[in-house]
Amino acid sequence: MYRTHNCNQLNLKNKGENVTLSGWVHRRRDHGGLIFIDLRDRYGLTQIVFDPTDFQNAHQIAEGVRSEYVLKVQGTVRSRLAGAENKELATGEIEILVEDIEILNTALTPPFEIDQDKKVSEEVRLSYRYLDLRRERMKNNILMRHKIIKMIRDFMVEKDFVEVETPILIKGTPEGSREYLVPSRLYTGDFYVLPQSPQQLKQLLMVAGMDKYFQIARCFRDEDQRGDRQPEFTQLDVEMSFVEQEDVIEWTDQLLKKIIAELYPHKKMKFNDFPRMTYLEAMNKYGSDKPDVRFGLEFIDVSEIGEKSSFQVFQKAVENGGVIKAIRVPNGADFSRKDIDELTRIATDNGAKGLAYITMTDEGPKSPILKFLSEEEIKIILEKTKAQKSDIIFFGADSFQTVCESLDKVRLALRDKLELVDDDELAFLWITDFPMFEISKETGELSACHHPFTRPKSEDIELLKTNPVKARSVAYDIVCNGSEIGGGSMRIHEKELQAQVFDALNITKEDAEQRFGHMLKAFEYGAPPHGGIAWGLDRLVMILQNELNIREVIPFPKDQKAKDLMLGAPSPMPTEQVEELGIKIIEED
RNA sequence: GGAGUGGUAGUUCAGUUGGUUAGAACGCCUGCCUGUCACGCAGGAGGUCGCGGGUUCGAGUCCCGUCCAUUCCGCCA
Repeated sequence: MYRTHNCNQLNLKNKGENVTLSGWVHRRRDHGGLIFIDLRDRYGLTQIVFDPTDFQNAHQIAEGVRSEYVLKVQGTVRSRLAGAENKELATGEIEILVEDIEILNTALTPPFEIDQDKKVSEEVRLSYRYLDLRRERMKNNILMRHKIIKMIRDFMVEKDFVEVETPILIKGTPEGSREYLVPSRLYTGDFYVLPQSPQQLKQLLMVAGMDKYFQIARCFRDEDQRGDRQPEFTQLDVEMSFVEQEDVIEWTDQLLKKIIAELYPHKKMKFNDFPRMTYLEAMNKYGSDKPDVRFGLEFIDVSEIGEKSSFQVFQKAVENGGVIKAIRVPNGADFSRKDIDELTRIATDNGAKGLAYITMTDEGPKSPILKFLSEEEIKIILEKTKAQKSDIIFFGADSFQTVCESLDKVRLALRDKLELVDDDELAFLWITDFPMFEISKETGELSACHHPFTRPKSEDIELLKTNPVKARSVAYDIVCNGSEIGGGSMRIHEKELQAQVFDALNITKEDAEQRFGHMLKAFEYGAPPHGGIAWGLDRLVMILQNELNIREVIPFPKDQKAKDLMLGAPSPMPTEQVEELGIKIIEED
């Protein structure tokens, strides 16, 4: 038998018991006579003591023990000496006087210190991920991830959802993100793709009458990485029949609140009821469809001063159909030249031509642009922004899109600079009424914002023909602290409406048939009204664990270049195996 | 594909104007130490300064190229 207890289990109640523990050597303190070892397993730490006076043999073996050796020890639980208790440990009141020790395995000196939470480069950590995962922080992240997923499963089952596994080898649809291709051996030249999400399959499950479906689904996207993006990631994928947007939102709110209340009771909720905001409202107030609403600094529209302004920047922006927006920063008047330069750089890096500002000094407003503004204009600005003494007001004047993109980044920079947010506060909100379509920057063509099965708002169906860019969809995102953690929509279940959307997207009948034929066919056999949502689970766990990088909550992630440093994937394959697939490798110069 | 930052001991970093034998902390090894818990004390080992080229009497330091890591932009329905 390897153990009678784990390393987090024993306390004064076990005093006098003879126990066996197994685990890793976390730390070793050799006093020449006594040797103390903190023995570690997944559950915790227990101090074991080797005393040469009574157990010379065990003590002698312990002298040769090193960090991360795997031990089995047998001995007696005893209370620690008065004053020598360790209040940090669950087992801090006791220790094991070891009578017998067995070295189950030795260990090389690890490339980094497992018992310390010190900075180590990601390259080293990922190469030795199995050691990195021994560290407290990573272990915690993985365990909390497990608890969250467990809670989700329990909740879903209780609410009558059915967990269904959808296939990983599916059919490619040239739409959306780049897919991972899997060559077919039996049909050389043809490919499966890995799912970017089980979107189509879950809709087909609704046609199948599954009514309420969920899956902890692995998804794949062959795009470049980011701090919050991995080539494979996990979604909580959900689809429901005979529901409306309200039903999905209500259910999501319940589950999120349960997770926070039960697993993160120390976190503060900014809103007990998650507020709703339309896409347009979010863009107008925050310049973003995933605003961080833990702090203010909302945009204030002052476009009305533009038309007749003698300040060309303002005048031109409005004349060209753009907007002027202001951010008032309370007590920002003491920003240094360097501060303002930095913010200006952030604005210009994100498309703005500059960052005009007015500081509210004791002598009144002061600014390089003041001389261009009439008294009337200044009055309007001060009134609209409710400017107070010692504030600073920043301006963005350009096209709506440019103002949104640049001032959004300025606003977030102000958040970090002024430390306006609390890491343990969570501000969830819903963004609704997303546009149906967007105009591609590359091709100038209309494309679906979400996916082509997204349902338009019924009052906007007419717009599909007349002015599709203005059409809104029944699509919604759940946002937390400036991150999109989930998104979904009501879907189209009627053939005619689907045809109208394809028309708007300029997808011909033949095209639609070739790409989505299986969906269209299925929808003709009595598709129920349905809709759903998908949560980015990794991202949610990341936020809840106060991590800044999604890799910290994924046990075996890929690096920035989509490599697995530990396994060494991707890797070349034997020529025969590649040729069998009808594939020839073209060497690049 | 583009931009920024970085690459020096096992790890995290410092390294002045280009100048003697490239340093620190932690880790590692040896010895001492019977109440520590980031134990302590003494000693020691450990370096192709990412790689290639150039400038120079002399390069970790300057220049050019290249590779790698990371962050951001593009991309991510």
